[in-house]
Amino acid sequence: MARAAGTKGKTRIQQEKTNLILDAALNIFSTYGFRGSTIDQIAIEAGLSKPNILYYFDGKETIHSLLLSRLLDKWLEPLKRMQDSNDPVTEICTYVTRKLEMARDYPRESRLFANEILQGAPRIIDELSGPLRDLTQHKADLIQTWVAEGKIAPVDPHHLIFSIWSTTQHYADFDVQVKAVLDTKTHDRFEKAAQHLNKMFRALLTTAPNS
Amino acid sequence: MARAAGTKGKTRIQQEKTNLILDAALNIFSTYGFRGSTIDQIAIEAGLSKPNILYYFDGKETIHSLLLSRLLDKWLEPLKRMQDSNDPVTEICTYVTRKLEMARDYPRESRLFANEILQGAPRIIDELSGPLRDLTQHKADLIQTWVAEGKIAPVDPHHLIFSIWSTTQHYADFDVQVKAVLDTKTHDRFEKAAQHLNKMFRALLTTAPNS
DNA sequence: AGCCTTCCTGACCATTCGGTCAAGAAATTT
DNA sequence: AAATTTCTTGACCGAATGGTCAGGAAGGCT
Repeated sequence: MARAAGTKGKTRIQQEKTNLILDAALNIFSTYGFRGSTIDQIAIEAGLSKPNILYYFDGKETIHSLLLSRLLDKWLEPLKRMQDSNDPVTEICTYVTRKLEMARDYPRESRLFANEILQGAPRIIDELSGPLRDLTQHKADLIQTWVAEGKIAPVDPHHLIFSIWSTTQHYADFDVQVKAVLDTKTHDRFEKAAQHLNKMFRALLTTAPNS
Repeated sequence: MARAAGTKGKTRIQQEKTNLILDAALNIFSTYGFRGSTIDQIAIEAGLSKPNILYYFDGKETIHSLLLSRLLDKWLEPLKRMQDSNDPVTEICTYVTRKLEMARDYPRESRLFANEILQGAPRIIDELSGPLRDLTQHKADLIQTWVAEGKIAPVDPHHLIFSIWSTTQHYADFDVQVKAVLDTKTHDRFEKAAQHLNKMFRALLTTAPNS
């Protein structure tokens, strides 16, 4: 049983239904976490019956894993795009901006990821220790050369990257809190955040080396 | 049934057992989230039987709520301690340091909180919109006066606070990822983080106003 | 020791949840 | 339009889970 192995389910109906299910599952999983979500919830969200969900996917675990693996590609793309440049400060700030835009445009993905990490990353620990670690190390090396060449202020590359991840994803993962604290002035929170983060990282990267 | 209303359960046994249960529950809830945790798990973690847990607490929900409400006091304390000073930059950096120390020393509390926020803060949204919002507004006003007096560089107070929360809590909530990325050099991650964050926020707050 | 209160647990219950299956309804192909 | 494949679902199952309860064990007090 259970059709639709790859993204390309053959028939039209398979395409439509798998997309429908994955979208509904993303809504549910990102809101309630893996254990907190039920197939029934996903079925209702998708407007299908539970056995119909199970007709297209082997089980709850399979849907979740598929969402996670799809996510990682999209998630790492902005970091991959950060490359050597004559203006490293702008290069890094562009990365910050792109990451913030992802938090704004793909909050569900951000929360799905956060949920998984928070609970020990049982399903993607290998991805973290492998591809993510390698990519991060590679970009950390790049940042280190910028420091060595005096193009940016001395900074710990890894912790700089952590700061970028945490500050930007905060606006997706902790959105409820952000909105509660900002109260009425929430409409332009992403613009304000962009300005603030740009200022912060620019300040960090252009400070005189004697701090 | 169900003894132990307040923190001060009368008898010795009540004191010991409620503390034992709450500690075990914090372990479980912070790791698996509310829905992902079972009373059985908590019972095993505490070395007690399930009915024994239910003897001291009305139910799963009650334990979780109690942990959350206790948490908030401790959580806001560092921010409360930030007050007017002749050296606002150091005052803010001290807050950053304290917050990072809390992430290091109380990662379970941080993750419990993060889990709750991530899933829409259903149980503490009132706390966020009330006390948390008020306190944050109060401290934002304080920061604003420092800006107006030219004691620190112009900065959006709310988003500054968000940056402090996100960067520091990242080392608790995303610890698995941090360790996976840093691989072998994880032993001094909190010292390195402290240095990095101190440098970053100091740079932000001492930058010339023309950025 | 005897009495009373507190503490503890095995057995049990109702509900929820992930998942199966047989059989019928739609599509698609021939 | 008949045959074949794909799609859909009501009914069902076993396991897990939150919670209850009666009765017994342990602790404390006089």
